[in-house]
Amino acid sequence: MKKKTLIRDIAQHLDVSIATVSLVLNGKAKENRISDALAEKVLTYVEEVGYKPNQLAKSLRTGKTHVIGLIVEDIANSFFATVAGLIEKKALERGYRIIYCSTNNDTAKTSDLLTMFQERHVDGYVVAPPNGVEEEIGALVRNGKPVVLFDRLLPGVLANAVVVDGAAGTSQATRHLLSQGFSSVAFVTINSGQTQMLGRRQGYAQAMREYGLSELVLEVDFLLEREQMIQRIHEFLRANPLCDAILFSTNYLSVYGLEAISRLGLRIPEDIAIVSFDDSDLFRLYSPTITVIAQPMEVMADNIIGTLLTALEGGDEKGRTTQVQLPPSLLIRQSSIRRVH
Amino acid sequence: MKKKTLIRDIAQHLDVSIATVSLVLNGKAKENRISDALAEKVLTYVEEVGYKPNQLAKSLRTGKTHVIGLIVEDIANSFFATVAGLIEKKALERGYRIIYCSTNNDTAKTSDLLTMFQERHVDGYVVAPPNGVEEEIGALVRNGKPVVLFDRLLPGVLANAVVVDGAAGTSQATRHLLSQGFSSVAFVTINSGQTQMLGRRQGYAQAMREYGLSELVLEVDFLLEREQMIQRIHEFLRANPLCDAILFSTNYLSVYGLEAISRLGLRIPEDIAIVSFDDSDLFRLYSPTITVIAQPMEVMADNIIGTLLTALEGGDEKGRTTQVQLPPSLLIRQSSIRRVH
DNA sequence: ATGAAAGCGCTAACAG
DNA sequence: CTGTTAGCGCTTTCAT
Repeated sequence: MKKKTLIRDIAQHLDVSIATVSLVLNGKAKENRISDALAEKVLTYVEEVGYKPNQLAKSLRTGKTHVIGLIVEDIANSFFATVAGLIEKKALERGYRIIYCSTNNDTAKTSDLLTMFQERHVDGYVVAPPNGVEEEIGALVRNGKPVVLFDRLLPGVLANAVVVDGAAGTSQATRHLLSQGFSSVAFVTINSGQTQMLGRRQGYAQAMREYGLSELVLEVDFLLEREQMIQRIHEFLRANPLCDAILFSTNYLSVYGLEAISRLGLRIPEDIAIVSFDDSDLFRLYSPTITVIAQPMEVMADNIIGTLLTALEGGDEKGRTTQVQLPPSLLIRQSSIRRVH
Repeated sequence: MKKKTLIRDIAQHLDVSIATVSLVLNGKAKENRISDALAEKVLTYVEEVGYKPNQLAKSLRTGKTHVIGLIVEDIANSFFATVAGLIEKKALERGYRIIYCSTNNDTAKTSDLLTMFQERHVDGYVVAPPNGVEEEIGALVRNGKPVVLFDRLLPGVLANAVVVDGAAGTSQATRHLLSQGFSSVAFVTINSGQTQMLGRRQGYAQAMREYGLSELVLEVDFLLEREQMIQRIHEFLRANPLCDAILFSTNYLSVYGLEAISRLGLRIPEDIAIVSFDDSDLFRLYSPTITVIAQPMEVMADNIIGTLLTALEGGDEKGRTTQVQLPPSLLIRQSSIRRVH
């Protein structure tokens, strides 16, 4: 076990003071009028012995950890995994590390996570919040902590946020289905009450209203297990034989829906047309290919990191809140195209 | 901005010493013969004001951070995302947090990541290492840091590891294809040189040898972009029209393969049979459903965390290395079943 | 049973 | 231009 080199060791070796070394290392040589020659000498030696300051001590002293806490709904979900991957990459480029955790939409767990992040003194928070953490997030924001919400908003909390205009996406998708001649378009969603889900539902409702049609909505309980969700959709399809198109509010519901449809032996799009929220390999490659409302993940990640870093580094812009709403894009594929027999 | 409560504050308020509070908080009241009554009083007050010790200070003092560094190849890949999710969950249950990063198989990036983790004093490491970090990982192990490798081994490095017997998986899959009557089974893999890939290839080679058949292997350069990989597979299929079955060594190659097959207008399994490594929604739902060699992810995660915690907490078992090799399971679906016309 | 005090390693204000 | 020094908040030994 090799002995850790300390700042003291390097100061001793070079016969200068600890302060000098610290100043040089933190780029404050100039403003403290330390000679270039000396600064150079310090840097060279530090490099030579591979000295790395103890970040814990540094953080304890400065109060900055250069760690960002990232809270997503489920890291195993392709949407969140992709966004998390992009955020990680971009944060790393700017010198920040990520600690992430999944909430699984569990309010209590999220609360705990938020507490942990505070204990660990993360510099900033990126959160896709479940309902019920308005208090905690609100407190964070009030205390001036850099926070960026994404994917969904928290009613009653004014915080930085990067979301997608789900209503625009679903209304466009619904109109697309109706214009293809499908007449009974159902909307399958989750009863989580989260803002992005409400928005998506509103977009559907509005388009149906425009066409003078009544809504046909299945709301699945978000606490159900996979198999139970498939069952619900299965039952719904059997109970509504006239339904000839379904718009799913989120990626995993579509996956369950495909499963249910396949069990019923229905053909897509002949018997039933499909549109999903979120794109993925599965939807691109499924046979038939699935029409989706795709979220601009790269742009989202850029905005999230951009907003967070501004809050993190631009201490002057106090009390300024940035909210960004990005447009999704409808990628029309085979699953929603009317086939003439 | 509410003032942070310190241990000093609570000691002052209760009119006891800081040490007493600290001892009680760390469950060392008994062994220091602190009266139950006092201990109780401290706990109650701490609870009341919601005091949380500063983890940075604590870590600086104790040298433990209760953070595990997790390095995967790509968090956006469903295999790694799922394993990461499971590891996170299990670690959390045991009081550990996860910092994760993706390597994208970049040796230099991984080196940096490892350095960062050391600077941040993570308590343990879980790594799916790219080749080229044998030095760094070896140094970690020699210095007694708890390390668990997974998915692949590092040649020449004796470290704890949890891997899957890929050779068993691919040989079984190859035999399955051959016994179905497919005669020209190709193996599509990546030239990364990683042990898991070598193992998978060996399993294929062995099964082919058993049947007295010669190998047909496509090795795609692991640095290529998605579209280029698809192109390679596309070319390969055109150049080998007699090939009637393909075994893909990893999930994303299969996805690219499906893309290439679909562009060529080939039917599965009539024109070409398919088996993939790794299971996913896509393979379960694809039409036809895709036969896969599934890795036992839950068991892997259990073993990884179990091994790491043993190394972390059982300081006595010095120098003990645990290597676990888990069996995969062949899930036979439609894509590899011979259809009689 | 309890308190005083010595650090963990680093930063930065201040005094030369 | 450089050195001294006072902490950041906590743990833990040792003396009482």
